[in-house]
Amino acid sequence: MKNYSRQREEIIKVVKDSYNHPTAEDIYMIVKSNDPNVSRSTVYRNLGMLVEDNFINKIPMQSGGDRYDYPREPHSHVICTKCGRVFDFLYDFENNKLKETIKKQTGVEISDSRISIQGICDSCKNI
Amino acid sequence: MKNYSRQREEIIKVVKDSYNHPTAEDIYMIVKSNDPNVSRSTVYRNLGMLVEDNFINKIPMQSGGDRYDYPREPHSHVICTKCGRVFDFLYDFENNKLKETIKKQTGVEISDSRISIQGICDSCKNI
DNA sequence: TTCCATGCAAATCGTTTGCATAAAC
DNA sequence: GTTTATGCAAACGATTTGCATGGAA
Repeated sequence: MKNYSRQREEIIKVVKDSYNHPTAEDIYMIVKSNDPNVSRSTVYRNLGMLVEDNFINKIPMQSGGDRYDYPREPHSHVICTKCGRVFDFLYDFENNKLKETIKKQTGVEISDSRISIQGICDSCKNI
Repeated sequence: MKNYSRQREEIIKVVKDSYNHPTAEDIYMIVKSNDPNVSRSTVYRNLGMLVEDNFINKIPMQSGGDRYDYPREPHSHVICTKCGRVFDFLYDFENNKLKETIKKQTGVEISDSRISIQGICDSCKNI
């Protein structure tokens, strides 16, 4: 992220103001609404940079586009496997113990403990 | 999964005999090696059915093709975000407490507690 | 002989890339 | 004036789909 750009500024603002884990397409549409010439690639490119620099988080999805999240207080995500909705939740995963266990068993170092869990949400269950 | 087919039989066998979380493409190549006429769609279609019926597990990946896993003893996965390798590990997530917490906070019911964690593996760290 | 599964090719979806132009520094 | 970012369109990888054909019950 070397040079400033109006587009990047706007993309950051949109992610910051979103509380519903928008997709790249969602973000593109919002940015486009007050800057009609913006291109999808610019949005993708900037989201990529911002994730790379840990400025925002990417929530990889098993279906549909990946979601983006502005890091407020640390939290984990549950994803409904039926409708794809993403929910935030708070839970103490005893990170040290978990970290240690994983490191010992696999050699993998989990830096930020990005944990995603899958289940069925309430509205999907009641259909 | 209504009618038997030679291809499905073979696909199941390949997944059962794989201990390295193969992709659909991997499975396709192996099946193809002793049944050259098999088609990719048949592999995808059958893997889909088998996952749907909880006969095998799908590990959704953030990049590269999704992986498949024959359910032996229950375990969780860590995925290296650099090389994409998938590692198995065992950890007691105190499922009841975790389940309850998630249910209370989000309304999501986690049936099988599919948990995936991301980190950096040993060989990627040492590069 | 009806239904289901297959093989093929084309279509789809989310994302990335090459390239010429425009903006930042 | 030299980078770096943009916009466009085309390419991409993984997966899905439509459709005619072949195999299972």
